Amino acid sequence: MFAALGDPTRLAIFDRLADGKPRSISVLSDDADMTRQAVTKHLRVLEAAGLVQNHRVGRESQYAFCPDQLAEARAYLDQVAGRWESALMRLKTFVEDDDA
Amino acid sequence: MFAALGDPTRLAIFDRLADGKPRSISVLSDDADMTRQAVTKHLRVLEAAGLVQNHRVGRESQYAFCPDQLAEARAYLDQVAGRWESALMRLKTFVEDDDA
DNA sequence: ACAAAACGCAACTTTTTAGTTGCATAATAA
DNA sequence: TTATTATGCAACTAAAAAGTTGCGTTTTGT
Repeated sequence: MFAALGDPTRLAIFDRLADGKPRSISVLSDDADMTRQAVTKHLRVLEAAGLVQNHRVGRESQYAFCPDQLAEARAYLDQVAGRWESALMRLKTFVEDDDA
Repeated sequence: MFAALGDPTRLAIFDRLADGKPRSISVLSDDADMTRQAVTKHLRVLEAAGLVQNHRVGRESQYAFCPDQLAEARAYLDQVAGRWESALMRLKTFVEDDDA
């Protein structure tokens, strides 16, 4: 998941889709300075990571933001931050005890 | 930054250091099923991303958790989630207006 | 003093990832 | 119907990342 967001192109796409509007591959390819096929690959990676969803409508395939994995990523980072905080607390307590 | 956490080995190291205790390269290498040099490289990547800090003590180089970039990552994901939420709101409002 | 522990540097190989090109197919618009 | 748009598949190239090996240096323990 972090790996999926690790690429600047993919992060840009992900960021762009965060407004909720689904976009087709060609639309997303227009701004990117690379081939449509390259963008397609990136979208597949994002999809595999569960960050975007795809459904075909007519001749075009629309990619849309998918919030589930985002929530999970946030939860994980919160958990790490939590562990770090309690580690700080323990250190503080230890120093104070040592002081007394 | 996401790229730095994108590698499973690095994520494991980062996660492990979240308890606040600094660890030397060799200690971190013991569990990893790869060379000390490989671990060293990963640590450099984490350090370059600002996720860990390094300082040499005696003959060993200790790597410690660094919370700054973690906070930034959380802030970014929060912001994205926020944009997504307001997009949902707008959609809801639109539908309701359409209903009326 | 000397052996061992902990590391750094550099060259190298291997594996993945990023990106391109060419061609074929399905859907749409005129 | 016919040209165009939007896409998919597959083979390919190029570049970056992951990992190893060999060797040298500094620090520590005995």
